[in-house]
Amino acid sequence: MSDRRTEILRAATRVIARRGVRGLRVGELAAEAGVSTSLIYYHFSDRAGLLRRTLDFISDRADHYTAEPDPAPRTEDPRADLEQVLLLELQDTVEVRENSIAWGELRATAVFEPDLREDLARTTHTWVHDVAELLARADPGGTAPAHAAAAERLTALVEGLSVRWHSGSLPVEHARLLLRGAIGAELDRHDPAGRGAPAAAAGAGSGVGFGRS
Amino acid sequence: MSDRRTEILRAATRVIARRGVRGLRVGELAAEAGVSTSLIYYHFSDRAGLLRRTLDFISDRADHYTAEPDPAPRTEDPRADLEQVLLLELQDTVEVRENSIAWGELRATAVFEPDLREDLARTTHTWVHDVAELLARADPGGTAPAHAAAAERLTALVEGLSVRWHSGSLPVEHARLLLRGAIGAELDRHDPAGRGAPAAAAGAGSGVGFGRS
DNA sequence: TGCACCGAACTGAAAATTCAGTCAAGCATT
DNA sequence: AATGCTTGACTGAATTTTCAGTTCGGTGCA
Repeated sequence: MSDRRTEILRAATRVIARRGVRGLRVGELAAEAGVSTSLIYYHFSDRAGLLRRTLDFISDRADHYTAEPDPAPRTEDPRADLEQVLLLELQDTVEVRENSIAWGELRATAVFEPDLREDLARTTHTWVHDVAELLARADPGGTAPAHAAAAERLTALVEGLSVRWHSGSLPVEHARLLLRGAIGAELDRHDPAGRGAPAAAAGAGSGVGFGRS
Repeated sequence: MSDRRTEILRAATRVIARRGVRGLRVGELAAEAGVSTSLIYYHFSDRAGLLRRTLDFISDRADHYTAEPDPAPRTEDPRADLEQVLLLELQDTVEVRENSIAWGELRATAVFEPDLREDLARTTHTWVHDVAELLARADPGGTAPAHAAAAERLTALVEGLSVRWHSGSLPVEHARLLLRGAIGAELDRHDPAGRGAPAAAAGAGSGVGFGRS
């Protein structure tokens, strides 16, 4: 855990959060990690390999991220738990910002590198799944497909708000407000005519899949 | 409109949609546009200048994109108009895909390049504004701040769904379904307790602003 | 004549990648 | 307990690759 190799991965995450995946210079990473450039090639075959491992590392961390608060805030106020988990991503602290930016980079990079997609889709899927469970707790009346769809919407929204935040189009506090509003819209929906109903909207499958471009 | 210079910008957009901003090689762009490398330096001072113009070009196009269907589908069924405009971005055609990917790149790049942020925020703002107007038409009962907030949510969601689509985490058709569902959630909301109400959520300002990281 | 353009050779710098070799910890020998 | 052998972690200094950007002679054309 505290070996040199992992330290390099940690440093790589930091550098990526600062410069972006494609802005990462092996030399700069070496400096950041306080090791020699060659050590990086010793541990990882080449830049591409390093990147692959780092992105694994990032999505792993993103997993635990969501998984961590599981034992703590459950069963009291389900809606508050839900807000808690989602708003976690819109927190202006070094750690969250780093992770969030790195995750965004992972997303953006995957658009041009098909290799990353599978991992990414898997991590996304578990995140959506976790949120869907929280939704089910907060809204026991709804159907499972409806919860799945709402979870996909809310998590996608979090990602959308995050980039806007990090790209300077939206202050964090406002993003938080908007997200809370969205949770409200999803939970307080009692559509009278059944138009665009969640059950219908979720008919096509269980959620995350692999699309053809 | 059909001069060489604009053709280069169009080609640049195509290349960016294929390789990303940081993956754009001046040589490759020249090949794509069918011109010589030197011509690019003839028209644009350097790579950075080229990029600046191209990104202007992209956000301009994104503007007209939304503005274009204005004359056509107005005043009959406001809700359908709204769906129309938003769903436009989740259309699996070369043109839309190119533009959408390029826009996403612009977003992602802006995270690490503060120069781009102002332009980006401006374009985002007009988009949000347009959608807010459509929302007002579709839901005359609501307040302006509520519409503004809903518009920010829906447009951010579109961006979130788009990256997921392009990064292979979500098939387009499913993304479209989800978006329709979100529109439903925003329009059919009649929250009983006023919790997380749109009016409250929009209290902090008129919408898009410039956040400090 | 001057503008838009080609094309190919070239420079320079920034990166990535390689490599020969050091250092220290183990570990079996005698 | 000194000896030599091995192995993994690590370094510094090359070497190689990749690009942006330049230069210049030349072409068609209004």
